[in-house]
Amino acid sequence: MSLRIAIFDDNKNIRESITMLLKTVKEFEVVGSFSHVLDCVDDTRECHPDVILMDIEMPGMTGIEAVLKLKKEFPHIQVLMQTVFEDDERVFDSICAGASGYILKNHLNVKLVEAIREMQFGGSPMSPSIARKVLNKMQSVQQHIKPEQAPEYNLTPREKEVLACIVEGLSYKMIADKLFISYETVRSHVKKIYEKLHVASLTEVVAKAINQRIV
Amino acid sequence: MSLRIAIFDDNKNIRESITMLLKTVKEFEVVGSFSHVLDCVDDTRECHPDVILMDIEMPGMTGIEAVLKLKKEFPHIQVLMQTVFEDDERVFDSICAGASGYILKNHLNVKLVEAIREMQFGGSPMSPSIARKVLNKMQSVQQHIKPEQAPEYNLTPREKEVLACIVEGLSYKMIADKLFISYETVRSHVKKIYEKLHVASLTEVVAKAINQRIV
DNA sequence: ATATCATTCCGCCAATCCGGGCATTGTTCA
DNA sequence: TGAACAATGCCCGGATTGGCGGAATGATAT
Repeated sequence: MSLRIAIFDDNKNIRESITMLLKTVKEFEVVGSFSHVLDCVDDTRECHPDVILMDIEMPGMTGIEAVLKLKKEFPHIQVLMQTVFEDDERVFDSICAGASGYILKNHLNVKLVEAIREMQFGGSPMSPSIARKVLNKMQSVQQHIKPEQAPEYNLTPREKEVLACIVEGLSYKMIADKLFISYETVRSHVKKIYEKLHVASLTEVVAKAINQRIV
Repeated sequence: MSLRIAIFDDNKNIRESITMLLKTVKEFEVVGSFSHVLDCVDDTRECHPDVILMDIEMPGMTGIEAVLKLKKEFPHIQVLMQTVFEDDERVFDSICAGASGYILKNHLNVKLVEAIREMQFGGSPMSPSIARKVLNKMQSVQQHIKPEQAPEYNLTPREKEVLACIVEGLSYKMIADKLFISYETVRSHVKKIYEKLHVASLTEVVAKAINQRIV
């Protein structure tokens, strides 16, 4: 079975040379080639590609916005970003928009076919410098998220349930109804939670629970 | 100039076969080969490698902890993780620990030399499935960070102050003291906050404030 | 100059929460 | 076979919050 590929790039020469290149691979089929992304969703619906090659710099709408729209409409399609730029913003925005790969144009001829194959088999081809950027970003982002590693409060399952209800904003009475226990029992659990979290009011519980993701 | 490489892997056969493989490349030099990471910092200090190949599964200390220690001590050294596992936890933990690359062992022979070279030139070699995981993670993480653009509640400055106090867990009385206003005034502000946030209890206020970063 | 709104303040009553203590049942583990 | 603990339940009294309404000041805007 052949792999259907669509190309979005405002540079005609590039589109043609990519098409040439892809034609040398017999299981690849170029089913669309567009100079702008203004109608990308419609274009894509018509030629229903499996893979889209997307240039970042294009008139009217940027490739990043296009990816966002396309992935929303066709989540199964794999999008490979191609660009001459490698500034962090664009790279991360593309990734967040849903791109499955990101290669620099100077690697294009050499790596393109390989990259497409890799994507096809569940990979995410990235030019080396891009990959490095991504890893670095991951490291810094995680550091902001993780350090909140729960100091471990030894809450029992039931206590966690009650806690969850509290965070939702339920009153003791409502929690009692929801969990099919008495009001007093809820109170007992809450008292335990107070002890374990070293707090003394519902608001502190909620703040602590959310900030430390005990939720 | 040659590239100095150290290997950490509890499997002797693997260490030897990797060493063999690397010897076929003339600019590579294996300067250390260790079966455990208990003394990894000392070992590394002695053989001062440019690149470290690190197995994840090892007795005593996991490769992930080792990376953490090593990068703290020798931030310039590039660490390439090698593993048979590709469960998300380990992958992300390794990355956060400071690994510069992550390849699966079944790709080892074929890709190892290439991966080391890639790292040397500022890349971050990853096996395709790993790269995909990383991108997916980036996407989900960013989504949790970005979309929190406040739905805008038109809180006045004073109301925000009060809100901040509430989130800290202060009672009305404490807030009154802190802001040098009366208890009743605090209550008035809180009432307004309730209206504007469409909630009806302090716990909901705290939850909403934190989750939507109005704090 | 009139309206709007932020900020400050007051009172009342009902609802809810907090802190203390105590009791029962069942499970788990040493 | 006790000890420890989770889970359930109850009572009291005092503290705090929630919902209702009202009001004065000053700034800003129309």
